[in-house]
This record gives sequence, C-alpha cells and structure tokens, in this order.
Amino acid sequence: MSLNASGEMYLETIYVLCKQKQMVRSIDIAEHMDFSKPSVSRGVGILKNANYISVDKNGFITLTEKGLVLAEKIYERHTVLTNALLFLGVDKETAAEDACKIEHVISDKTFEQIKKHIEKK
Amino acid sequence: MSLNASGEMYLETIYVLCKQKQMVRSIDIAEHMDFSKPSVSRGVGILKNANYISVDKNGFITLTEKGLVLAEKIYERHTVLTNALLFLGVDKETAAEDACKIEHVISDKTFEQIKKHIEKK
DNA sequence: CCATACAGTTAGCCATTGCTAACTGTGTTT
DNA sequence: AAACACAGTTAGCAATGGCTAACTGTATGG
Repeated sequence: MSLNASGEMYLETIYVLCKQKQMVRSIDIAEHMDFSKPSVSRGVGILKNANYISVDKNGFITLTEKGLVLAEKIYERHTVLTNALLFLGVDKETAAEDACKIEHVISDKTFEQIKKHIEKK
Repeated sequence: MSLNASGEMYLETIYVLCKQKQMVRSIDIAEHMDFSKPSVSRGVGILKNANYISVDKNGFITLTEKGLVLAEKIYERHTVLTNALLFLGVDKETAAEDACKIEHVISDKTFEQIKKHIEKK
C-alpha cells in the first residue's frame, strides 16, 4: 500500500507547508500546488486513508509517524537531487523541476549512490 | 504533438529491435516489453498516426526520419544515463532500470549537463 | 478442403488523476 | 436574521494506458 508519484507529491507538499506554517489545510495545498480543491480533497483523503496523515475536525492536517518518515525521505531526495544537478551546472529552476521528477522514479540503490557521491564533494 | 513516456518507450523499443533484427512487428514489441498485443496495437497506432513510424501491409515496422531522430535522442539518453549510474557505482540491472525511468522525465538542459560531466571522465 | 496457428484489431473494462459544477456546513457581516 | 464568504466534499467528465475477450484475415498442414 505504498504511494505513487502523485501521492508522494501531496505528502511532500504537506511536509514543506508544515515547516512553514504549522497549520496546514487542504486549501493551502491547493494553492501551493495550483490544483483544484476537489483534486486535493481526494489526494488528502488517500493519504489519510493510508495513514500517512491525520486530519482533525477543523481540517488541519498533520503528518503521522509513517507519513513523516516517508515525507522526510522524499524531501531528502529532493534536496540531494537538486544539489546534484546544481553541482553539474544546471540552473536553479531547472534543477528543482527535474529533481522533482527524478525523486519519484529512482530506486533506493541509485539514490544512495548519488547521495554518497555528492556528499564527497 | 510530441510523445509522452509511454510513446517514447514504444519508440525506443522499436529502435532497439530494429538494430537486432531488421524485421520488426508488433508481436516482437509485445514480447520484448511484456505487454499484451492490444496494448501494443494501440501504441503502434499512435506512433504511426503521429508519423514516427511506418507500418507496411505485412505489419513490418520501420522508423520514419522523424521517428529515428527522436528514437536516437531517447536511446542516447538511455545509454548516457545508464553509464552515469554505473559510474556512480549502481549495479548493472538497477542502472538500466532507473535510466529508463529518468530518461523520460528530465529536461534537455539537465541531460546535457549530465552528458558533459560523464564524457569528461 | 478444412482445421489450426499466428498476427493484428476492436470493443470495452479498470485505475489513476487532473478537472468543473454544484452542494454542504460554518462563521462573519450588515 | 439574511446574506455572504470560505473550506471542503460529492458527482461526474476526460485522457492515459494497462488489460481480457473475442473477432478478422492469412498462411500452413493433415
């Protein structure tokens, strides 16, 4: 019951927003991702269902332990991959965009090797 | 009217098979990709429609000029990315698998930087 | 000559994931 | 109190891209 790219993006967005504002609602996710409210509503429902997040009666979203672990993993991928691309000479915007695509498709093995290599620099 | 990941995979497979056997049919693609015949039939139809390939009356598939150009670009990405991952210490099978995923999502800019960096080694 | 095999196509199912339209429920404002 | 704003949900559309079942058409073989 693990997440695909779409679910990972919602989770990562929640993680990033939580670091910025503590109180995160679906509407904040919608604005941040530039998605419609119903799309986010469904996405949030899936994450909640799979026990990655909790949503209280006021609609405030928090990561569960399971959600936090995965979100941190994805976010680490994002930062390491972005840095890797910046290191290779890719411009900032492109690096962030492409890191965001790559982070959802590569294996743990590959990521660990990239990370190892970048951290040596 | 450009292709997405799925179409690119069909095109790349056709390119690879063409290098191996000259005569390539839909059934060969189906076997190589482990997809059903109808899935391949649709995929091939899309490539044909978009003028990436020609299919003769016997079902033999050839790349058009446009198809060859794109297929070579994708294949180059595949080989360069695979080599990049191998260089980082990823095992052969994982490198090929992940290269296959990455090749469809990264920008030209990012690919060129990776290529430049790998070719210096 | 009929049967069988093989390649391909058609029709249609299913899941995913974006969308709009329209509804619900709650809290504020006049 | 009535009206409005705002957040969220429900229902349902569309495209993508896999699948199976069942058909067509051709070629081979008993």
